[in-house]
Amino acid sequence: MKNSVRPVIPPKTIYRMSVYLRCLQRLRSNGIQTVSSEALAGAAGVKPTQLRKDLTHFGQFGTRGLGYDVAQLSKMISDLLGTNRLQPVVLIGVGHLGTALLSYRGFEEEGFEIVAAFDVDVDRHRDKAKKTPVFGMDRLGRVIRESGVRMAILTVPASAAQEVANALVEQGIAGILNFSPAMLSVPDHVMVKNVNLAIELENLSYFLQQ
Amino acid sequence: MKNSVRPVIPPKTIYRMSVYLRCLQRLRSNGIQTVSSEALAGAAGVKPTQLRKDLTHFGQFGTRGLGYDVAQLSKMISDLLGTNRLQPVVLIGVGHLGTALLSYRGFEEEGFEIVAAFDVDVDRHRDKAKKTPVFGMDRLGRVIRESGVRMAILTVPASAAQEVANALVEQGIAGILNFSPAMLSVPDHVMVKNVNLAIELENLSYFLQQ
DNA sequence: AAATGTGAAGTTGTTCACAGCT
DNA sequence: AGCTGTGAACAACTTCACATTT
Repeated sequence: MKNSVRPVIPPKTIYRMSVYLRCLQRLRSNGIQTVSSEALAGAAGVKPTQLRKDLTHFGQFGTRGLGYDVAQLSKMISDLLGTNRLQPVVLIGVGHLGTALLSYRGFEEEGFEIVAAFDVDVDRHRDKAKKTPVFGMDRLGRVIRESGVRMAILTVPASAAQEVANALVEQGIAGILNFSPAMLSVPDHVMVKNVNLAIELENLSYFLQQ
Repeated sequence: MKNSVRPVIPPKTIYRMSVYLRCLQRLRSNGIQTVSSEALAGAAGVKPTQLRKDLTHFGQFGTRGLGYDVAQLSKMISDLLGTNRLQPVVLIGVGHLGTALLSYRGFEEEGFEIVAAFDVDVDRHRDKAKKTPVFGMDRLGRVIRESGVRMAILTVPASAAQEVANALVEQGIAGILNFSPAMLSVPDHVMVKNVNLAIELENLSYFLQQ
């Protein structure tokens, strides 16, 4: 017997909700108030029925004969994704990629704030006067606990990735955005998203070969 | 009537082939010569049957009762993905992220070489003596044609993304790794892979909420 | 005995077709 | 008339179960 759970949403639907949100934000900044599933789906690169099906997982938001209210739908999605409030994140590994992500404006615009960075070498890449503090790995646990951070961006070399992941999990991190080429093994309650740039290029490469 | 085509391989299979290849490379550098589907699948984070099914798309490579030859399987996959030869790539947009990717060692290790970078401002971020030349956008067509590049990494702001994509397509680029938050519209024969860091974080954020 | 290769079954995700509002 | 919401059909992908090979 199942007890009442909030219905399980397909991960792909969640991904597309983020895409829809960006399209809606652009529509809104262009002063558009109402949008049809056809127009919004077009902007997001999906079929209209897919968009409507995705939305039904969360309720009914449209007006038949008219379409969707841009502002209302934006609000629904950002509530859903938790983007309405600023979310703290930590970053581990202040190498090339880590440094780039620290200077990347995109995160803040989308509701994420990198509150602290960590590296084995505290003085690494500190050339520019950056506001994000860089700590040694020994302070990891303390900072995470005190700031209540739940997500980490992992930009350490593959050789260090699993070890750092273990430390993160131990300190209560529940989500890891993993840029290292290593496959992490973590407990079930921890979620890992892998972003592997070399694999993405390899994939492109395959499909171009034909 | 269909004329004989090479069988269409599921995109997800191709993605996993890249993952398998990395696992095999690690096994090989550890001196391991033979691996079972169970062990390799474990390292790649998939089920053994999935691995075996993936491989059957390309042929039979294992020995029953024994497993797979690590070197042979590595070779098969890198031939397949086109990673056996060095692939030239161009990068457009030498901002924070673009600069980071230019300094990122990972690509070369995986068989990709960024042969040239482009930006509206040629002198941007040229502080360190980097070997990759940075050109103005006016040289885009010429460099692409002369170097025979087929893939581009796009790290320009969203506002410029579509315009640059159009130029790339016009110059014969067939694959784009798009880091900008913009959804690109391109002809059917051009393949776009989106890597949107904010969306990945948003996704994590949703699944942590429960 | 051990492990692969694969048809069949199962599961998940997408699209269709149309009923139902406004 | 126009456009959403949704059950049903369809397609894609994953897992199972087991025959097959070394």
